[in-house]
Amino acid sequence: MPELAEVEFYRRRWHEAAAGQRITRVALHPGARVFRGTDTTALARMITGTRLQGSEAAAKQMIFRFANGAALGLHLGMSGELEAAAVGHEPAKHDHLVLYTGRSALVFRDPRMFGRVLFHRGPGEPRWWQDIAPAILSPDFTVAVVASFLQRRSRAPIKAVLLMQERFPGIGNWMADEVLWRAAIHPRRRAGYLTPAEIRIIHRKCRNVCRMALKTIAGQGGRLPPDLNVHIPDRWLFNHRWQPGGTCPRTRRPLAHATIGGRTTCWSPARQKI
DNA sequence: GTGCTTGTTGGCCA
DNA sequence: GTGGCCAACAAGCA
Repeated sequence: MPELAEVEFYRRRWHEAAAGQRITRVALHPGARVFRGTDTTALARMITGTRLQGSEAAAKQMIFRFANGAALGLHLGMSGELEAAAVGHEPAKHDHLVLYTGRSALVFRDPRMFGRVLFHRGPGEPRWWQDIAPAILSPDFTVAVVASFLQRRSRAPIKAVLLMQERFPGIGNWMADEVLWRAAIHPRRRAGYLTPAEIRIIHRKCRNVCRMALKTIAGQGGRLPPDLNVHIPDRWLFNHRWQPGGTCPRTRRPLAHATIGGRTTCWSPARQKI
């Protein structure tokens, strides 16, 4: 599930439940795949007893910073989620990491374990945080930057290129389809053969979709929507893409599905021509 | 049982 | 070396 805006949604959940709170206990299963490459002993030792100071989200990653300089990195993979549960929460089967404070339990849950828990201690920013590409909503995400990237990936379908985190950080499968649908560009088009006008549209729609997804899904004014699946307007492709016999909200014509760039892709043939 | 799944990585090949 | 494709990772769901 988690792409840019869902990641921000989950970050706020933990943040609102525990910012400023002291972590009294850490529960984790060291052998879980989400900890691959991470020193769980150091993680548990450093985080226990310190306060959660702040947090940020970038692309599909989050960083939680603690008063003693420790930093916890989370990636939700395909099926990860964060929950703020009651203090008495007992870790369930897929609750790989739980941070307890005096008033809540911060749960990292991930059945498929494609997600990841990272840890950093020391001066400077962790590598896994520093290396994230400049955000799509930052000034660094320019038409020129997009154009040169598309040129370099000229033979790949545009759908596959939009999924590349090195240039489109935070875009996932549904956001990529949403961008192309709004841009009226067929997902199978080769990235290097789009016109300058089409590249400008892709650039603009990337920013639009990110902005709207953050506003709608991550919540406004610091207030969180109760869950992730409500509040998505019906004029988005999102609400129609998996419905059997789903139709394009703009043309009212049937949607099409196929594997493009290795991922299930949905588009509106009446609107997005090859 | 079968065949899917909103992510990422590493290996293979041109 | 670069770019493109795909299997693998693991578990749940219809």
